[in-house]
Amino acid sequence: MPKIVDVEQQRKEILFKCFDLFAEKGYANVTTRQLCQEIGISTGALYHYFSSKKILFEQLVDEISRQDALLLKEVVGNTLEERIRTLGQLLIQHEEHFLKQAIVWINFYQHNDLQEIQVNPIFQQVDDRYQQSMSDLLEIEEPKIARFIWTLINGVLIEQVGNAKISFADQIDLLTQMLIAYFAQNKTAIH
Amino acid sequence: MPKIVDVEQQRKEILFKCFDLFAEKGYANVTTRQLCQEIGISTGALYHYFSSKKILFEQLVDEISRQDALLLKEVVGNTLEERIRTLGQLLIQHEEHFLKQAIVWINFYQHNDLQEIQVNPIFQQVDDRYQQSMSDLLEIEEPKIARFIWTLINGVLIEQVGNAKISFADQIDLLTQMLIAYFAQNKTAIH
Amino acid sequence: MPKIVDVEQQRKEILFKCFDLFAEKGYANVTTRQLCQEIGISTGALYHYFSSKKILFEQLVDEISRQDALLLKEVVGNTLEERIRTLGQLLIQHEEHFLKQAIVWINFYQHNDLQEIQVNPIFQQVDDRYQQSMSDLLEIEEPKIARFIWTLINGVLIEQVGNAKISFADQIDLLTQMLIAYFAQNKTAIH
Amino acid sequence: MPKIVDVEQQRKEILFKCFDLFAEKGYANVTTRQLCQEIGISTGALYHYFSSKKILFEQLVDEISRQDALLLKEVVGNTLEERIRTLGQLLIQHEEHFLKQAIVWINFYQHNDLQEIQVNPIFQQVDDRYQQSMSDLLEIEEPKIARFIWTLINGVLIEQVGNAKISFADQIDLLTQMLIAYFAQNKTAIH
DNA sequence: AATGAATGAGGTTTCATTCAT
DNA sequence: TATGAATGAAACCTCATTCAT
Repeated sequence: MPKIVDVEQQRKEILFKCFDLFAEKGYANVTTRQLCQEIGISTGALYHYFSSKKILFEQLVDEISRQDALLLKEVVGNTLEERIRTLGQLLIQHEEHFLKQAIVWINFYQHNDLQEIQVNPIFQQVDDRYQQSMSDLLEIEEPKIARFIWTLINGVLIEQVGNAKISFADQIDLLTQMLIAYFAQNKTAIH
Repeated sequence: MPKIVDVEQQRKEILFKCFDLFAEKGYANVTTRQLCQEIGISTGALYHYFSSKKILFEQLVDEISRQDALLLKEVVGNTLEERIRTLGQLLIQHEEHFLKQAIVWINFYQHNDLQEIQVNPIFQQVDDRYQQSMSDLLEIEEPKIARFIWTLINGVLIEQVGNAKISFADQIDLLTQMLIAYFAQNKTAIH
Repeated sequence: MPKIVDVEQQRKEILFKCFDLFAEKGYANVTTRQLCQEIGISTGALYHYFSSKKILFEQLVDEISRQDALLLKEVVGNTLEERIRTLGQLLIQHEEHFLKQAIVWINFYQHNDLQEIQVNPIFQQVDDRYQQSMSDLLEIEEPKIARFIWTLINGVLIEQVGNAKISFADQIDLLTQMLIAYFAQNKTAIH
Repeated sequence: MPKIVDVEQQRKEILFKCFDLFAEKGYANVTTRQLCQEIGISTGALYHYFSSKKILFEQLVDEISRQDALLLKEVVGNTLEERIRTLGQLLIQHEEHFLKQAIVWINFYQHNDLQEIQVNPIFQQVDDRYQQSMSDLLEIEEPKIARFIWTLINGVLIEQVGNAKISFADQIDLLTQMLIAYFAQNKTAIH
């Protein structure tokens, strides 16, 4: 028998440690050596789990999006307005996490050639997962609207990344109000 | 004496050619060699005009933001609603340009260490310029709101980058409606 | 006690599977991991049987040369000419095997530092074995001649490796004729 | 104007220095770092001239084969027998060079996947060049025969590489005799 | 005897930048 | 001014081998 290691567990732990590093410095600015050093494994071990830095990164994005989907499931509420407010609170509560997610997501855009990204199945899958989460939690059937809301949230997140002029909470509050105002005027879109 | 004009002219032409390249492939994925080859100058010449790739990039972002400020000045209208609609039309009309601007802006985020960016004077300056443009054209005095709108626009732009699931025009339309709904409910913010 | 047989058996089976792999891709282009995967054993097991990739390789070359010696013993004939023709037929009959042997032999040359190979006892032993085979089967006492013939055969084999411009059979036929012509003129060398 | 360098000249000088190194240690056993150090250039410079180690190697093989073709042009003689003897003398005279060529040629076989080599245009070109040289200098019209002779010569060269049991001169002498004996019996093949 | 996760030195290659001309 | 050959640190990755289990 080999060394007793829960491979899947180890894989995820590496991923989570990378999440922090990539979010802090950016994918391109973290070398595999640094990665290994900070994680506390050898380069060989890293490549034992992930066949390339790029693959590791894709699996990271995938993993995080799954986590996010679970997190977002916590949003509940009887009315759309309530659910929007709860979503806002959730985002603020997990500000750090969602900020990191946004950075990593942007890194993902950047690293792949922009033509390449559109045919990347991981990208599509993750992208759909976020849209689905929004549809589910807000109970919005119109996919355009669900996607649009996630677009706006991402905009706010990205704005925060390099920029502390307005607090995240303030921007999310504004967004919440705006969404509520919009849906108040467009009852047909509401369930 | 007249040479100075040529130098400045040449500098800007290089910048504009780089704009396209960076927008297409991303800052990190374009080497100086490629850059020079596409532009049609030698590496030596490039370094004559710009002391480093990073400096070139910063000047590019600066230059584009100045252009954008001019473009955005074209937005006029008697009421806030009218101005918002005109802004939407302007963005759709210059879709390609604003998309490229968004990509380059994201590249800027990415390239700099995230701590570093907050102390980068060019970044601050450009960032303020966009906020100012929004304040001016929409005639919104509350800087938070002005900045917030630009944040949302950037969110929509970035969403478009690697992703053609909803057309830019559709997303901008939604944003326009949302903003109008919001301001209709918050008259105090309007002039 | 009976285990010893199994071990030896297993050792040889590994060797034969490696023969195919090395012949197909070349020693340097097959990693131990690939080797183990194709063979269906773990790296640990491989290192249980062979203390290094190099040792495995040497033992492979040794094993194959023993096999070849047995194969070549089948050549018989009353006259030198007859024996030469029979040798030619044997080579053509076992074309694939001898081709693989030639590739592996070349790999052996390549892998060792060229100075190192001359002091490698396995190399010397195998080399002598082929020479001896030629001496025996053709009943040529002059070692120079025996060795020379094997040299030419190897030349033909190697030529075949990456190159299908002339069929192996054609080249062996030519060689056969040439040898017969030569010995017809040099009766003293014949028995 | 750039540093004044005869690029083509420099390219060839690098190639010739590599020839010695590869012949001495084998392609796989020379690292690019070693290569650069021995040549006296930086890794960057090497990659300025050759886009990869493999490409460098292919161009080396190509260049050497061109050289060889020129060398082999020196063989002249009124009869086929005379030309064969002169060829033998030339080979012995340039023993070191042809040995190195043989090593490099074998390295070339080894480095490429064996399937790959058959579609490598450089390989085909070089291969044909040697065959053409043999056709030309011996004035043999039958391509099979010309190729076959080069095959045998290569066999002798390769035998020499790791193996000093018979001198090169002796083996070449034997080959010369054998060829003469063969052609004496097959007048139709002679011009 | 067997497993396969882990090691880490070292390989090839890249690329912003410099500098002789 | 302009050229492009040259630099070299550092990037990603490989792979024979080890060793805890």
